Amino acid sequence: VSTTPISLADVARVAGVSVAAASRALNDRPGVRPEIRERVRAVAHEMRYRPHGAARELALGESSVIGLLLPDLDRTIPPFWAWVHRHLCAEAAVRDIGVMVYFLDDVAEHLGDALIAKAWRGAVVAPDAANYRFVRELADAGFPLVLIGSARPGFDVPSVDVENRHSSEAAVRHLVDVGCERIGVIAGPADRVETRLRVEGYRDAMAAAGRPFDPSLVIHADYTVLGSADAARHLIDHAVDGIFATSDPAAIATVWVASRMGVDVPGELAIVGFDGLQSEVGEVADLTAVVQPVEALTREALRMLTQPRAGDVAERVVVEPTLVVRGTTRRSGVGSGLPTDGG
Amino acid sequence: VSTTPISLADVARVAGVSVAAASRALNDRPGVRPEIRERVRAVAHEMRYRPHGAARELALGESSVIGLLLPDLDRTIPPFWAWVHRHLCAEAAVRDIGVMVYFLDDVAEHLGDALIAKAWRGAVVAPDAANYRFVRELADAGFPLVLIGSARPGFDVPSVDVENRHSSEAAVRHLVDVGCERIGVIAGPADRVETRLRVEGYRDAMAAAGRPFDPSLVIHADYTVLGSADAARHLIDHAVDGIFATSDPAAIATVWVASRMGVDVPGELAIVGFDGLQSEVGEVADLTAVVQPVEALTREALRMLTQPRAGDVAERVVVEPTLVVRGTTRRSGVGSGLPTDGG
DNA sequence: CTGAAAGCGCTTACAG
DNA sequence: CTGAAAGCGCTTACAG
Repeated sequence: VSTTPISLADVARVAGVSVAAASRALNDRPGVRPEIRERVRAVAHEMRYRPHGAARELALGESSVIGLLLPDLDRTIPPFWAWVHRHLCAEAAVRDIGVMVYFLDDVAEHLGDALIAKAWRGAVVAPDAANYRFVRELADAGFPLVLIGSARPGFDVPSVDVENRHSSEAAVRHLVDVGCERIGVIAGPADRVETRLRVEGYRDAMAAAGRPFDPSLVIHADYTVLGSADAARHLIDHAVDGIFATSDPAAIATVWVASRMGVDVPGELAIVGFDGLQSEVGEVADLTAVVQPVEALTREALRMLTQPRAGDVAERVVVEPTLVVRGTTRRSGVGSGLPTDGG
Repeated sequence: VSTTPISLADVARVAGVSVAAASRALNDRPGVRPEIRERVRAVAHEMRYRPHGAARELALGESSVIGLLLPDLDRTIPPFWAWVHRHLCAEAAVRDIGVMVYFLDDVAEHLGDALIAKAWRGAVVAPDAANYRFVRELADAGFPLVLIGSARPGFDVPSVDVENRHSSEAAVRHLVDVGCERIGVIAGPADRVETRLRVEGYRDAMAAAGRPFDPSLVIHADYTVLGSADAARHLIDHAVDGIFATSDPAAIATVWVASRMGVDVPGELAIVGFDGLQSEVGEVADLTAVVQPVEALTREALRMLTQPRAGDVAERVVVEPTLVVRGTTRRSGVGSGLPTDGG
């Protein structure tokens, strides 16, 4: 009843070879007679040998753990980040890397500088991280950081982000194409870079369609269902027939509020979301959305972390989302005419 | 631009002391002149010294990482587990322990035995873990495991679980008290232990209220919104006026389906959920629910992991949930008469 | 191909 | 109080 009772030395002794040979055999290093290799492996398996990770890391001088620094939403993981986490874990697992999540508040409160004591190879961070002094210090100290999301001025780390402006334009154009006359937008927090870009996309689409821009139809809300619900109610009260909800929570809230208010979707109100995690009601409601390419986001982030590019300027990668048309905009007899994905 | 460029030796040299003294100074060990201690600390801070975690672990012989083994729901983290994860991280952070999440499928496919190579001190596992051979082998090998959820026969690890039966009975009794005549239940997967217990609680409450038990009002569904929506629709079609939804997804689905079908909640239909994470629509809908005491669950799990109790039989801890009454059962003029929490 | 030895960075008895 | 030394378990030049 103990964690790692048997060491490489034990295996070597039983197999009748040196620890060096045992190490080489187990790690597929050249210079071991096949017969010996097999024997060592058999013994290791038999003895249920598990290498001691810390010792290995120390000898190798390379960590096999990366961090993921997330915002804290009322003691809950925001759905989008849970989604990112899931895919990051999958990508990392393939490379035999583990992912360790820390919530920014916990780190700030409890761990402080001890963070890197964990010997991470680097960390993936959410945009919120830019607000924490200790994260900025990490960046300044040259600790490998990759941001998933829109880069902030003054927080100069490599980043991988989804294309926001044109994809938002396409989303709103889609609403126009399915016949919406009066389109409102539930925008994210006003201080976010991606909020500005998505609203610009909305303006672009409106302009291209020859529609007037009405500022009263752009409502800012935080990234919560509760906060967005008020915005949705407001827009519906102001007689919109199309809503571009620029986040998952906003889309969920819109779908829900419409349902509660007895507004027919997509008949009286068409809805396009952003992010595209089909969680909870979004799934049942069959939500049309600009879907983030999470696999690409996490794959790139991991690549940038493990193979940092040399150079003065932080690498910026932009990946393209996909407009997935589903039930909330599927009006019979109206074609979108867009390069979309039928879902 | 490097991760941990400076070592304890560097700090010691600059401070003009031995590494031993430096180590003692930094770790609050006795036997260091206060003046020296201060000097070392100042130098360490100045030089931005960060201890090398792996080296520390190796020397100490104790890991500061625990694992969390979760089920994989279509590349998404089930909300309840995201919630548990969040609190486990918070509890662990206080003790300077990190939490590493692995998804059972990833481990099974990619990592295999390499898992413990990470030198975890132990792992918290979800009930689904019992289905994986490698987890059972870990348990047999004496690797510290703690299950959050209902213990399964044949998977004999320490566990901490919420009380299921009586709390379910209280939930259904509450529906009776607010005037429900015909109460249905959306039960979880039939092979789950907690499903059986929660359904038994339902039967107990029905019997106590002198109501007949109608098996056709007990519908099993998996723990997804989509799967539960069918169950909710079925029950509403069969004229129930109260639904005990035994999981968050089931509650969300019920609230949603009721809204879509134009059923007034709580007027025509009262709803009680289970788990109690107020995410997404549950929050907006103001859901009454049996709320799991996640802080207690994670605190106990961590305690059991870090201070395993000696003895032959695996420790089993049961914590009490709270029935939180909110909007989906709040009918005017009807008192519940129960020891509840007003939210 | 094989093994003895040094070293990864840290901690802790063990002598001064 | 303080430091030289050994050791945690593993890997990798370095000699045989």
